[in-house]
Amino acid sequence: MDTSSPAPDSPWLPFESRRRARDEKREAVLRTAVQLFLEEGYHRATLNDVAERLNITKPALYNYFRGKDEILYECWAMGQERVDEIIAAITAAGGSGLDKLRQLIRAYGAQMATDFGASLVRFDVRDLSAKHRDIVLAGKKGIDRTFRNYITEGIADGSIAPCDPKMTAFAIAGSLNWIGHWYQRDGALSPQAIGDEFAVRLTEGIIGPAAKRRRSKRPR
Amino acid sequence: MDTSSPAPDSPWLPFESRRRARDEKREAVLRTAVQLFLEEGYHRATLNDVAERLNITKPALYNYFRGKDEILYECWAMGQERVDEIIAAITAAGGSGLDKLRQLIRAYGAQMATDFGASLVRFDVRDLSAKHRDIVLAGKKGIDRTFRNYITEGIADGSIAPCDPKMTAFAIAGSLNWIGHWYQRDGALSPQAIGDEFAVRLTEGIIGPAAKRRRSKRPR
DNA sequence: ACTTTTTCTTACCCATGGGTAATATACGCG
DNA sequence: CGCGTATATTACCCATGGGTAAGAAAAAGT
Repeated sequence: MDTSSPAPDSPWLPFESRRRARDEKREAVLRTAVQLFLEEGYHRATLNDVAERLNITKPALYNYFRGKDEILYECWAMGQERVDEIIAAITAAGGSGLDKLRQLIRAYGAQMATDFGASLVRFDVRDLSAKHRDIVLAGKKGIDRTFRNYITEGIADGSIAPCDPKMTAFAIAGSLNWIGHWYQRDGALSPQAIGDEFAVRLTEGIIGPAAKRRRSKRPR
Repeated sequence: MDTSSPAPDSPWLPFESRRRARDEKREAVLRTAVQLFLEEGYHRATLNDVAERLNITKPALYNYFRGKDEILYECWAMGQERVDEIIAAITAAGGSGLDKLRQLIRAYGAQMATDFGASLVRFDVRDLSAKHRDIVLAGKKGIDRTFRNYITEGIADGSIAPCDPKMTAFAIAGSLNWIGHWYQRDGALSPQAIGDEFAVRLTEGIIGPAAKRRRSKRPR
C-alpha cells in the first residue's frame, strides 16, 4: 500500500510527500478526535472543539472526512487494526491454548489502556452509519471468537481446565473491556503493567492439568 | 393510573391515593425512560419519544421531573438503591469474606441483567448536573469499596488467597459491569442464572486455604 | 354549583451543532 | 509567471430537541 523508500529525486516526490502530509494530518485529526471523544463523550464533543485543538476551523475537517460519524468510525478502525495485528501475531506464533490466551489478555489489556484501544469499547455503535456499524460489529465478533477459540483449544490440549468457553470468554473480555472505562493516563500503572497484571490474574482460575503439571515445582 | 384497593371512605384516602397515583406515574416514566435510554442511548432518545410511549406529551413530563438529566439521575438512583439494599443485607448476614463476596457477585451480577441495574454502568455521569454527578460517583465508589472490603476480609480470615484487593476488585467488577453491556432480555439466561454462573466462575481462582480445606472432599 | 388545584395539551422559543456554499490562500507545475 | 489544484476560511443554513408560557380539562375541595 505505502510506496515507501522514495528515490531522493524522482519527479513523483512532491506528489508523494504531499500525500504523506495529508495522511499525517488525517491521523492528527483522529488522535485529537479520539482524545476529545473520550474526554467529553462523543455527543458533547463538537467538531468545532476538535478543529480548535488543531488550530483549524470545522470545515477544514471535511477535507479529510465525510462527517462526524466517519471520524468516529476511523478512530475505532485504528484500534481494531492494532488488535487484529495482535491476534494475527499470536495465532502465528502458536503455542498451547493457555499460552495464546495469556498473550491475548496481555496485549489486549494493554491496548484497553490506550486511547484507540479504549475507543473499541467506549464508543457506541449506534452513532455509526448502518454500513460502518456492520463492520464494527463484525470486528467485535471476531475478537470474541478469538477468545473463545483459544479457550477451546486450551481445553483440548489440556492447558485449560474444562469450562464453558462462551461464559469464560465473556468474563475475561469483560474484565479487560472495563479497563477502557476506568483507566486514566495519569494513573500509577502503565498499559503494559495493566496487561501483565490481568494476564496472570484472569488465568489463575482456569489452568488445566497439562499446564499445572509443568509449574508444579513452584506451588503458590 | 388505576386507583386500586381504595379503602372506601377515609377522608385522607383521596389525598393519599392521589399522592400514590402520582408516585406510580413517576415510576412509570422512569421505567419507560430507562428502557428507551438503554435501547437508543441517552442522547438519541428524546423526551418526545418517552412521552409518546406513555401516551402523553412532553411537557407533561415536567410535572414529575425538572428536566431530562434529572430523569437520567433518577433511573440511576433506582438501580443504586437496589444495590445498596443488597449490600446492606449481605453485610448484615455476615459470613466469611469469600461467602460475602460470592453473594455480592451473585446479586450484583443479576442486577446487571436488569434495566435499572444496567443503567448503573451504561449511563454517562457527564450527562448529569454537577450535584447529581457527585452523588453518583460517591455511589460507585461505595460499591467498589464494598468489593475491596469483602476481599480484604476474605484474605484476613483465610477464605480468599492473598492478592491485591484493588486489582482483584477491578477484575471482578469489570466482568460484572460488562454484563450490563451485552445482556439482552431475549437471551437464553435469566438474570439469576447469570449471577449464579459468575459467582462460581469469578471466585474459582482466589479461593484461600481456609475455604479449600472445607470443600476438599469434593474435588473438581 | 362554584372555586381551586392539579394535570396535561397546544403552540411556541431558541441554543446548539452538523453540514454546506462561496471564497480566499498556499503550493506544485509547466 | 500565471494556471490549476488542494486546502483552508468566513459566513451561512436548518433540523433537532430541550425547555417554557398560556390556557384547557379533569379532579378535589367546599
